[in-house]
Amino acid sequence: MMTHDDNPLPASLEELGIDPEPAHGGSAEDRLLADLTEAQREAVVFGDGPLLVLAGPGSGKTRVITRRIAHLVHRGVPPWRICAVTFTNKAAGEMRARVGALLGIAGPDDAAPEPPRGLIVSTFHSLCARVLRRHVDLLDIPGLTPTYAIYDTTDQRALMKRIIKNNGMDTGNWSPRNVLGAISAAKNELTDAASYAQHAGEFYTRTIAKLYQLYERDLRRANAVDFDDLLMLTVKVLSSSEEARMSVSGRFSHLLIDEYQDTNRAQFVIASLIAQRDDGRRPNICVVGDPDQSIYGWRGADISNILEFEKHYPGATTIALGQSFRSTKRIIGTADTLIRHNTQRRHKDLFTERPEGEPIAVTHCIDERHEAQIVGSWLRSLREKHDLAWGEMAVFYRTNALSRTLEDEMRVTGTPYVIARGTAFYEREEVKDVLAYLRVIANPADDVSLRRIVNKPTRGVGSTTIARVDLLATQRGISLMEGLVEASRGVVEGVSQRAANALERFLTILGAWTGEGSFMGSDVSGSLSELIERVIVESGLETHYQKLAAKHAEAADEDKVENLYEVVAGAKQFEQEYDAGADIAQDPTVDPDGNAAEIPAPPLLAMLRAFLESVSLVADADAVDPTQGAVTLMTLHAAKGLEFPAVVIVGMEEGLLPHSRSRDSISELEEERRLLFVGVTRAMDHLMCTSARTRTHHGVSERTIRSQFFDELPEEHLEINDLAGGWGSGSQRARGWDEGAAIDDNEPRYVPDPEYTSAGALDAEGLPTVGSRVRHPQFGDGVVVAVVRGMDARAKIDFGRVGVKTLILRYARLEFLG
DNA sequence: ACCGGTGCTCTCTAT
DNA sequence: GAGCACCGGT
Repeated sequence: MMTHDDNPLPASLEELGIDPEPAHGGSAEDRLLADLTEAQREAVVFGDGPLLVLAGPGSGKTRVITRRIAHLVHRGVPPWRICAVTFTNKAAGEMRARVGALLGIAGPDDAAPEPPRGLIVSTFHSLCARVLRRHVDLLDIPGLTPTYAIYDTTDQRALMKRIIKNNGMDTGNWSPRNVLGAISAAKNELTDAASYAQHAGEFYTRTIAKLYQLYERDLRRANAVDFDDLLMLTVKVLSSSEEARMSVSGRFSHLLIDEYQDTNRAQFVIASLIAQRDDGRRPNICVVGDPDQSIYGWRGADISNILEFEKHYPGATTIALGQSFRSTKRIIGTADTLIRHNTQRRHKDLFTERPEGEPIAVTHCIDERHEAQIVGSWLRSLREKHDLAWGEMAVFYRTNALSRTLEDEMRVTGTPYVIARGTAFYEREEVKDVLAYLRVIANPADDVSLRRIVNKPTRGVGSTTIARVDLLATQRGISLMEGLVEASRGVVEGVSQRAANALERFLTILGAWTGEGSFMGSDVSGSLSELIERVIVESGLETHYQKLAAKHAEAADEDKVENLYEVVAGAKQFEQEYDAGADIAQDPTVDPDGNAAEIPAPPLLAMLRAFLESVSLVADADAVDPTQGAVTLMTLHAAKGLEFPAVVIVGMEEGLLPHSRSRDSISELEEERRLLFVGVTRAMDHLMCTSARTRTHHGVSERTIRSQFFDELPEEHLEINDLAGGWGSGSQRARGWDEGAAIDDNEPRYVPDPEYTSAGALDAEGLPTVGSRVRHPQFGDGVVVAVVRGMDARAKIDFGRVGVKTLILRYARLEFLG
């Protein structure tokens, strides 16, 4: 058995390129420990065995992990035996950079210091993608090969939709979304299709079981895996193959996991399998997290992983970090008061030695546009009064839909902003098109991608032709691509000669890119970015989108052509990083002596695969970059792990935060509370929380009730501004709210937009304004509660005792009273 | 086969 | 307010 104790300890620090006694004062070890608190130091120097670090917000969690890694290396643990796992690529990148800085290994020229070679800092998903890529053949799943594609949510839905339809089922009754949700939950619990079917009793579960099995069958036919498979199949391969497990757990002697409170069952098992030791000693697993920041229960995260760590790893040491170095006393006090309302929780004292700070600005606004104005002017005032840079401010919201109004406000006022939606670029139509071509090149079995591109741009292969070929392929049990090859020869019944010719041309183009099946064979020269350029031009996508732009003359269409070339630019950058040996350094399958296994010069196909994989695993939070000098807009979920001097949390209303979907479960309500806790504790110095009295939701302007969480914040730390005219939920502290602090005269007040809320009963479009009174010949007098705009504009009207009616304005005989 | 218009439905969070 | 299915014209 190979364990690190059996290995000759390598490499003096000098050999590793690490200077053990740097010039600037003290030994390297002293320097690693110098500015740490007692508890932090304890966690950093802790020796062997399982370690749980319960780290409150801002308690120096990342610092502890990075110092601990550096300390391990100084203790003589070879860097390639250390594996650190995070949740986002950005967190992984930062951790790598910080370890590099601590160990002082200079990068090329002026580049940032690089971490020692062989040290793995990765996300769960990319670690699994690599392990799986390497060992997938050991699973012996027909159809699944190392060239597999990773299907994202959109791909999954497209596939599931077809499955449901082909089964003669109704996609309304059985929405792909819900079915996939059930399957995802099962996979997170490590329940595969076969065992799901075994335990399926009722009609509903039996149906899901059936769809699950068909879905798996089609995924394998397409040589594809979904996100959940990355984890579940890694568990499978690691637990079924000793060879696979040893390549990972035999290699690593130390495993560190960040944000452990957000791990699900699959991730828990993967961690155990990696940490497992074969010499009877306790595993060196160090997990860091905060149960109060567990916000991914809905995607299977199991808070008991962290709460019961000591049970899973007997004899584990626990260290609690409660001191915040981030937030002011008032912010910490507010967060603490809030989170104490959770009943299912392990309490830990939060405290800080930072100054008292400013009160939390609580502002109740009239509607979402007003709210956006208030937020905008608050941010501007911080810039003027406190000299904060745009990049030091962030606005958080519960749902992505809330960003629109904020964006409008930022644009109108010329405030630079970025939206932390890293995946947004790859979700654009034209970008998905290019990627679909690339995916088909890398994996011709990829059904979903092939369907997307076979007739885009249109080349005379319509839905009838595809349906014929699909039927043939299903009958013969071959892939759609193979079916297309048949059809192109003009021998498939029901496929016209015309369509066959079109297919022939399509396949010829594909063949030119792939070197006619030799697959990026030696005669296909060129780089990845050159390949992508060829694809954009030769596929006809460029011309297609150019024509579109010319036709519509809209900015959005102009951008599409540019976006195509953005993919090329992205690939160029990827090439450079890839060439820098990043892939080898990250490959966890380097042999246990730390010599990177001989890896041949990366052929184009391998690079393409790696590129597509990296694109698939981009996270929203990865897009956050404070140095851009712009206000960051993002969801509360994406905010996890970040900090900003100034933070605004908008949309604090019942149904939004806490979200309506959490209404009937205490544990879900408590997760909403933790979500707000995460938001509040991102703030270092300035914090604002807002609500709007009416909000447009699903195109309907509706009255809201302010969030119950307002009542759970400590009044003494708040500065309340009720700009919504004494609006309250009618509960708890209504009087207190109404007397809220006077409006600051410097604060621009809400200026009613005549087009939006005229003083009268109708707005410029002739639609009634919310709150205006109406008279109906039959129902009597009522108040407009909501308005639906559009072709057949409707209004929800409360007629008191008669109840709330929705009327189509075109037909309703209404008198508007103002 | 393709394209545009219309009307219906359903809206959370993410790797 | 967006995505999608359906339909009718070219």
